[in-house]
Parts: sequence; structure tokens; C-alpha cells
Amino acid sequence: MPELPEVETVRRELVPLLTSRRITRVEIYWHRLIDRPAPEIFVQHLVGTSITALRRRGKYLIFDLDSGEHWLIHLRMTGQIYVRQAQAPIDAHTHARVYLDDGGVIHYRDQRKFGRFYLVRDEDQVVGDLGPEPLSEDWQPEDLAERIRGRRARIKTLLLDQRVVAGLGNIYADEALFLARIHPACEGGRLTEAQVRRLHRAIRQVLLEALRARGSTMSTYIPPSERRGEYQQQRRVYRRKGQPCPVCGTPIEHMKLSGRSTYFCPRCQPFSC
DNA sequence: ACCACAACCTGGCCGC
DNA sequence: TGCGGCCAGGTTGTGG
Repeated sequence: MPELPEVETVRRELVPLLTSRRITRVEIYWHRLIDRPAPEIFVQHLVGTSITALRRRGKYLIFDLDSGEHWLIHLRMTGQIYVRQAQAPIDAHTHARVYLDDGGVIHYRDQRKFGRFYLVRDEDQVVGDLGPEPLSEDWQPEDLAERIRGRRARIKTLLLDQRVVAGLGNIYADEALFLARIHPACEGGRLTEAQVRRLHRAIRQVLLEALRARGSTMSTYIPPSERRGEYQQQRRVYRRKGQPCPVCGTPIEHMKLSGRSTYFCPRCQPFSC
């Protein structure tokens, strides 16, 4: 679910609540939540450490700990994180609680149980294969061009590949392709230089717009503050099948691409590739 | 390196 | 009301 703008929104909301907090107790209610190390070791290592920083890489949240280890969380489709007071009740689908030295408690909730926790000394063991951060200053069109050069997969599939660029998911891939006026089924390696440049620019624009709206709240994703994201009201094509294209009025079309729902404007995004 | 598909999970929605 | 089928913002693994 959450893509880069949603994860970044979560991070920003958590920073003031968690920075410098010491972890006093950890409760895991569903052990497969912990990808590595073994759940007992995970708990043992986490207790007693302090959170020195909270970062994001792609769709991963990274808690830097004063022990030198890193606690990483991937929310996948339905993961949610929020902080409550100790007496607060536990909501359904809550799989872990992490108690803090100021009386706050981090709740991890995840209806579909796809999300995972990791505790590692070297974060690259988890995020090492991710592509560049699309909002970083040094991400250039040439980098995107290089990573899709010669690839015969469709451009949408390549945008969902986190090694090409980190943080895009199904919503923002479709939105970026619309802004760039590129048909999602175009062969990635056959994009022209101008198209790649437009796509690079469109990705940044869509992510910045979504970030400003604090992400999309489609169904289960709600940021920690419970102030819902508002980008879903600004979507141009995603889940708008049959509705008029905001640019030309042509009805938005829907297709399946590598198993994922895909939306596009057949007029603005011609399949001429 | 590609694709299709299944798996991992639960719940909402739609049609019958 | 109930049931089957399909859908969902993600990732990983298998087999062809």
C-alpha cells in the first residue's frame, strides 16, 4: 500500500514522537512479523536501545539505534504505525507493541500481515539493492535512462521494480506515466531520450504533489496522526476507469499489466512505441 | 532477463 | 443472509 509519499508522511509524523526515545519493552504477538533475526533475538536486541534517528529509504522506514543496529519496517500493503499512551486499548490486527521511556507505546497494525520488521547491523542487507531515491538532488534522467536501457519489459513494470527507482508503487507509477504522456505498456528500453526526461520529471512532480497532500488514503492506509492523506482527490487516472481524462476528456481506460491494475488515457498516452 | 502465476493474508464489495 | 468470486497501495519465489 504505502508508497514513498505515504511512508515519508509516516516518518515525518513519527520523528518528534520517537527521536531520542529509549525502548523499554517489546511485545510481538505474531512472530512471522519478524523477518530477521529470530523473534527472541530481535526483542532482546531492541530492548534498552535508544532511537537516534528515523530515516526512510524507498518504502522502508529505518530506525537508527544507539547500539549501532538498525530496525527496519516495511509496511507492504496494509501496515500502520502509530503511538498511543500505555493504557490505550489494542486495535484488531495489532501484531506488535514497542514501549518507550516516556510512556508512549508504538503500535504496529497490519490487516493482511504482509509487513515485516528487520534488525540488522548493516542496513544494506535489506535495502542494498534499492535503486536511487527519486527525490534526491542527484537523481538525474541519465540514471533512469541507464537503468532501463536495453530492457524489454514494459515501462510500468520497470517503474514498479524497486531497483530501477525506489519508492514508486501502483498509484504513482500510473500517475507519473500519465503526466509524462507515455503508454504504460511501452517497452522500457525503447523510450526516446525526450520521453525518459519527461518521465523523470513526472515522477518527481507526482511524488512532490502527493507528499504535499500527505499521501493517499485509499482504504486501510491512515497516517499515524489519523489525519488522512488527500492525494486520492488529485489522482488523474488511477482508479478512474471511464471517467474523463483531466486533459482531453477521453474516458480513462483500464488494463492488467503483470498482474497489476493499470489506468491510462488512450489519447494522451498513445501506444506508439 | 522476461512473463505468468502463486504465495503470503484479510476484508470489502458485487452479483446471484 | 449467504456464498462464491474478484479486488486491493507490495514483494518474493517458481517454472517456463
